[in-house]
Amino acid sequence: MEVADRIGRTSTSLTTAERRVAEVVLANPQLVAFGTVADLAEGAGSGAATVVRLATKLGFEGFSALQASVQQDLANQLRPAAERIRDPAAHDTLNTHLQLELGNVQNTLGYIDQEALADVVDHLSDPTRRVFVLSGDASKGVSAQFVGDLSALRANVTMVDGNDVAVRRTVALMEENDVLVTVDLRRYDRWLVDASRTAAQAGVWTVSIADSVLSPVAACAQRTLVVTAAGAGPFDSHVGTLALMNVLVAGAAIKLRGVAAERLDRAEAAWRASNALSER
Amino acid sequence: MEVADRIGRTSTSLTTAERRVAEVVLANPQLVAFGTVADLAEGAGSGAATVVRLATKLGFEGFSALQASVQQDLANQLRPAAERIRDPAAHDTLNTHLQLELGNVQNTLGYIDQEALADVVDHLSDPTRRVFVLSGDASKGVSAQFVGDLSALRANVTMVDGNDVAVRRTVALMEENDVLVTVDLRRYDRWLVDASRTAAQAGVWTVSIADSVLSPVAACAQRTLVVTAAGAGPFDSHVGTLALMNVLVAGAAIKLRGVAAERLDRAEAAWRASNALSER
DNA sequence: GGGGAGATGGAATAAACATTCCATCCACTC
DNA sequence: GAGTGGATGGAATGTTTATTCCATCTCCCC
Repeated sequence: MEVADRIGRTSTSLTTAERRVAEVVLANPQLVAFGTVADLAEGAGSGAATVVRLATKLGFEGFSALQASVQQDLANQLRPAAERIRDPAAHDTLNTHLQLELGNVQNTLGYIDQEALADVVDHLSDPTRRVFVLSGDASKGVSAQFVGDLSALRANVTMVDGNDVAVRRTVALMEENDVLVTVDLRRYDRWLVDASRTAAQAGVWTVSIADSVLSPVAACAQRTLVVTAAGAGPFDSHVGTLALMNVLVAGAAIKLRGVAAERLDRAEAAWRASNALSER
Repeated sequence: MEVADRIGRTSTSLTTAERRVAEVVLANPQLVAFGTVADLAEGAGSGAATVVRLATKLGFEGFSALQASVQQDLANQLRPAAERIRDPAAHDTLNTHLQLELGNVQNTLGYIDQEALADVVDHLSDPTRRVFVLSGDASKGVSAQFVGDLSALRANVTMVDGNDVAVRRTVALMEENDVLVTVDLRRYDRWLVDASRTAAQAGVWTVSIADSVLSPVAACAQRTLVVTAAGAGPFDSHVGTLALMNVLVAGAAIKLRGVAAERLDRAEAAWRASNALSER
C-alpha cells in the first residue's frame, strides 16, 4: 500500500495531531476513499487543516491526491484475488508460502473433531485441574505461546521443560486430576513419548496435538487434535498448530469468563503500574 | 447489491442512454464510487444530466445517493474478514476463527513489502552478522520459535531475554555489524522500545515486526514488516506473524544453503545418536 | 516566569461538483 | 411533410468541498 509506505517513511516527523490522522487513514482507509476532509478530521478528532497538512507532508499534492492514492489501493484490493496474484511479479516463493500456510490453517481448523475440541476446552478451563504442556523441540516456541496465553487466563499452567531429569520428576508428580497437553510432530522425540506414556498410565488426562492420529503420543492420549504442518522451508510450519491453540485459548476464555476477566484486569493494572506503557 | 436490484427492477422503463449508463454502473462500480457525474457520463458516452436522471429514476434522491449506495456495497466487500465475521451473531465460533486466521495469513503475506523482505532475509543470512531477537511479552512464544528455527540454520542467533538489566546489558554490547529483530504489537512494551532505540542509535541494523508502520519500534528501524494480528479471543493472534517468520526462515535457508545443510545434518546426527528417535 | 517557535483549529476563499433548466434533436403520428 | 412527444446534452446555478491564511494555543528553552 503506497500510503502506508509513505506514512512509515514520514512517521518520525509527524506531529501528534497528524499522527492521529495517519492512524485513522491506516485503520479506516474507506473513510479517506469515500469521505471528505471534514469526515477524516472528525474521525481523527482534529481540524481540517491538519488533514491537508498531513497529505502534503506525505508528499501528495493535497488531500485529493492522497484520496486518489487510497482509492487506487482499494480498487486493487477489490479485484478478485485470483487476478491479483499473478500480476505484480508475484514472487513465486512468497505465493507458495501463502498457499501453503492458508492450507495449514484451513486443514487444521476445517477438519477438526468438534467433540474432541469441546472436551479439551472443558478440561483446559477447569480451574481445579492443573495443566501441563509438554512439547517436542521443534514446536517449543508455539507451545510457549500457548502456555503464556493460557496462563493469562487461569492459574496452574506449566510448561514442562528443562533437562530429562527435570521432566521425569515433573511428570512423576502429576496427579489424576491433572491435564497434560503434548505437542509433537513427525519425528517424535522419544523422551516426550515416554513421559506422556508414564503420565497417561498414572491416570493423567492427556490430549495430544499431533500431525497424525497415528503418532505415538496419540496412542496413549484421551483425545487427539490433528494439525497440518506442511512447510516450504526446511522445517514444518506451526501456523496451523498456533491457529488451533488460539481456538483452545479463546474457548477457555469464554468458559472462564469471570475468572479470566479478573486476571486480565489485574495483569493490565500491573502492566500499567510498572510503566511499560509507551504511548507515542 | 442494492443498486443492481434497483436497476433490474427498473430496467424495462429505461431509455437507451440511461441503459448505457446503467451498464457502466454494473460493470464498473468503482467509477461510481470514486468518480463524479462527469466521469460516469464520459464512461457511458452520455451527458451528465442523463446520469442524474437515471439516479432519480432508480429511486435515489440524486446521484449522490446512488454513489453513497455503491460506496456502501464496496465498503462491505472490503471490510476485513475480522470485522465482517463478528457482526451477524455468526455464532459458529470455529468458523469465525478459521476466517480470521485465514485473513491474518492472507493480509500479512499478501501485502508484504517484497523489497524489505529481501533485504531482511539478506541480513538474516549473513553469517558475519550476529542476530538478536527482542520480543514483547505477548509474542514471546512465536519469537522463540523463530529463534529456534533460525538457530538451526546458522550460529549466533540470540533471544534477548531476562530481566531489564540483562536486556540493557545485552543491547549495550551489540555492535554495528549486528542485526536486531524486534517483535512488538499494539500495546507496546516501553522497555522494548527503549532498548531498540538504544540499539538503533548504536548503529545496529534493526528490523521491526509490528502491527503498524506507526508503531514506535518501526520509527527507529531500518525496515518494518507489518503483520495482521486480529484475534477472536482476548489476545491478538500471532498466526500471521508466525507465517511471516516462516517465510524469513525459509528465505534464509535458501541463502545459507551450504552452511545450513551441514548444520542440519550435524543436528540430525546428534539427535539420532542420543536416541531421541522413536519410530514406531 | 517570560519569550519564541511550532502546532493546531477555525474562518475565508476558491475550486469542483451535483443539480436544474432549457434549447435541440429525434422518432413517430396524423 | 408538418406537428408533437419525449429523450438528450450543454450551460447556468447553487451547494459542497478542498485549500489557504491567520489568530490562538502549547510547549520548550532561556
